[in-house]
This record gives sequence, C-alpha cells and structure tokens, in this order.
Amino acid sequence: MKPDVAPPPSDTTVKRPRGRPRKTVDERDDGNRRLELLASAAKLFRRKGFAATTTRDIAAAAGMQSGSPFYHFKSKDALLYAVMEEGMRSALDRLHAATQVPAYADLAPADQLRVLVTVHFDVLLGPGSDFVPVMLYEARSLPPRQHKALGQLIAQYETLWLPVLTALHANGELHAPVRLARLLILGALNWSVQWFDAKKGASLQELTGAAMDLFLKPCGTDQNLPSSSDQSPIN
Amino acid sequence: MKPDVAPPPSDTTVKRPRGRPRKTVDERDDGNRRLELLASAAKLFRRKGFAATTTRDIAAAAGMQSGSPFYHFKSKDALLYAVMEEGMRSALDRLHAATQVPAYADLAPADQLRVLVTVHFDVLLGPGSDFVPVMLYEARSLPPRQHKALGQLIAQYETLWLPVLTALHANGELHAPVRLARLLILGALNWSVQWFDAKKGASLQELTGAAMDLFLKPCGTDQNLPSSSDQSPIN
DNA sequence: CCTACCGATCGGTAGG
DNA sequence: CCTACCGATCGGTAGG
Repeated sequence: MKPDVAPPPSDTTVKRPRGRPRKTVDERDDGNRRLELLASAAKLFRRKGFAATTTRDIAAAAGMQSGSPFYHFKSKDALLYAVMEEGMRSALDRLHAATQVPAYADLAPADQLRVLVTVHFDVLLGPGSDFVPVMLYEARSLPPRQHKALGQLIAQYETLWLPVLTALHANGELHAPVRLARLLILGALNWSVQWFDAKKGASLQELTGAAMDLFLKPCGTDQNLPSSSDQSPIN
Repeated sequence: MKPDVAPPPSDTTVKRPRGRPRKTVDERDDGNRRLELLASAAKLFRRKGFAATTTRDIAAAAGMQSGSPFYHFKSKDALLYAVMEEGMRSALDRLHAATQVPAYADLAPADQLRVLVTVHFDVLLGPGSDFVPVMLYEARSLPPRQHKALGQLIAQYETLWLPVLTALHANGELHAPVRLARLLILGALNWSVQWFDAKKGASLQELTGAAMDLFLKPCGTDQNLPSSSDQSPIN
C-alpha cells in the first residue's frame, strides 16, 4: 500500500501539508497519509467515542494495517490530541478571520454576534466538522498535561466572544451577566452536535436565526430590531 | 450465575429500596448492594465515560470482587442502561411532581419556566446527580434497542416543556420557534454539566436567574417584569 | 508502512 | 457474593 501522494519533488520543494508548525519533524510524502489517519480518527472518535474506538478501526478506515498508525503517532492518546488540536486551531483561525474582516468592526453588536454564531455552527456542524465535536465531548479522555494545553486554546476562542457580549449587555440587548451568558450560549450551540441532522429539519441559517431570537432582547438602545427573518450581515 | 430474583418473601417485611416499579423482581437485602453498585457505576461512568470504566472499577468502588457485579446485572451494558433508566425515571418523577402542585397552574408562564429550569438544574447538578449526566453523555454507548427505549422517556420529559414554551411564545416573551427554542434551551442547561462547579463560582440560583434573563424577553404582554434578581416562585 | 507478535487487560462464567 | 479462570481484544513494538 503506497501513499497516493506527490511522487517525490525529490529535492528542495518538500511538500508540507499546511502551515501547521508541528514539532521539527520533517513530514515527507506521508503528510497525506497522516491527514487521512487524522480524519478517520476524528470521524470514529466522534461516532463511537475515544475509548470505544480501536486503533485497528482507525487503521482500517484509513486503509492501513493494524500497526501502521503508530508509525505516524506515538500513541492512541497522541492521535486524540492531534485531532483536538487540529480542530481547535482551525476553529480559532476561522473565528479570527471572520472578525478581522474590515466590515466586521462596523457591524452592530447584534450582527457581530450573528457572525460568531454562524461561524461556530459551521465549525460544529458544517462539512468536515468532526474535529471540534471530538474535542468538546472527549476532553476528559486526555491526560492532564494535554488537557491543560488544549484549555489555553479554548480560552482564546472563548475570549473572542467577550467584547461582543459586553457590548450587547451595555446595549440592553443581553440581560444576563456576561460570563454566565457566554457559558449558556456556547452550551446551547455546542449541544446542537447531539441533535442536529443536516439531512432533515432546520437549516443552519434557521438555527442561527432561532439562536439570535432566543438570546437577544429586541429592545435595543433606540431602534426596534426585526426578529427571526433578517439575514446574514457580511456575506 | 443467579438472577437477582426472589428467595421467597419468606416473611412479610421484605425490604424494598424504593417505590421503583422495576420488573416483578423481589429484591431482598441485596437491594442495597444493587443500589450501591448502581451509584458507583453512575459516578464512574460520569467521570471516566462508559467505555473507559471497567466492571472491576465498579466492583471495587462498591466493595466487591471483580466478578460480583454480574450477579446483579447480566452485562456491563445492562448496568449502563439501569443507570440511565433510573436517572430518567427520577427526573421525570421530579418534573411531574413540580408541575402538578396546585399552585403551579396559577403561575405566569415565565414563572412556570423558572420551575422547570430549577428542577432541571437540580437534576443535573444537585446532590446525587450522576445518573442523568451519564444518560446525556453516554447515549451512543447503548445498543439500539435500549437506546430507543430511553428515547421514549426522554421524549416524555421534553414534552413537559412544550406547553410552557408555547405560552411564552404566544406571550411575546419568547421569540424563537418553540421546537428550536426547546432544543437550544435544554442544550444550554445540559452543557452546564461540563463546567459547573458547586464549590466555586455561581450558585444554582444565580445560574437559574441568568438562564431566565438570557432566554426571555422582558417585554411581556402588559407588565414590565423584573430581571435577574427576582426569586423562586413556589417554595 | 507491513508482518508477526507480546503482555496486559477486560467482560464474562462455572461452581460453590 | 467469592474464587479461579478463560477467550478475546487491544495498545504497542521489533525488525525490516
């Protein structure tokens, strides 16, 4: 079984899967295989849970033999951590990108929140969204050291929500204390992983609309805001 | 291997752990042991997850030898299901009890919701609250048959929320569509299992207050409702 | 990345 | 409910 990757650029132009600054380990042509492994692991961890997933399952899902995952990752734990870190970095990147668009700063706080909620739902439920759900629901399976490391990424992510929530609180559009509101709001969103089914029921846009309606007071500072049916702010 | 059945009730005063109408199985003095096993299992399943918990762990936590749990339960799966069913029945009982008090019917919808939220938080986070969290976070570990059976209990529980949410929607205190609102609200509450720490931070009452402030619009039909700091409706 | 393998652990059982 | 045990599975490794 050979990797379906670049027949070696032989010399200087080494292929690096992404800007991920993982260790100083040179990744050669097996960068792709590594990513396939990660994707297979994420999918299985999400569906069956970490402890119930076998490294053999993962190997098979990636088209490998049972011992091969350990060529790419030194342990099952390392695989789990890699899945979570990849998920969290990607989520952070996307949230950063969305909030650093110039137009973002000009939005009303409520519309800024809509951007955050939209990104968050897409991270959790959009295409290729196995990594973050694994992180959300398998954190306790991590050894303490890595658990703490991940905690810092999570804290960064949550911090990005605070200015918006603070503005909304000052606005009168959000009555609950900001800290608790953040926990409750993210909880409501995160729980969607348990029940959302892309193939039936509500769409991601309806979901986002419902969340906005649920969390925000229509009675802002001055103007009367429309509810459920107003649409996306940026795109 | 013996089932946990009746040595004939020999004398009249048989000890029954609780009013739980479990099968027709007479439980003798080992009813207590069975319950200890259940409680130990719930605690461990909650902390480490089902797949990562060993039947040996559970036995040890209940002060037994490694094979002994199988005298009370025919399999590890059966233990898990018993934990979940016990949790769900108890939760249903409590919610029923709270909503069938005569005073309940006279409450404003917002105060009825506060009752539901209070009960729910207590079920999730109060003393002895390991059973329902296990159900919430380990449902995927159940075989399909039992998963479906549990689903019916859950549906009952969720149904109790609908009239209140519908009234609030009609009221104008809840803008989001009722079905999605229910999913988002229960999600926000359920997620508290992941972060709530009874020993520090907010109290359950503060939490409940924050949730009410977050979900409901202050602009009801006529009167202006107070926010965060109003207190419990019934007790 | 495969082949071949090991040591440990785990759910479960027989028999009392 | 304990003792003693089995068969299967699992994470991981040596060596190429």
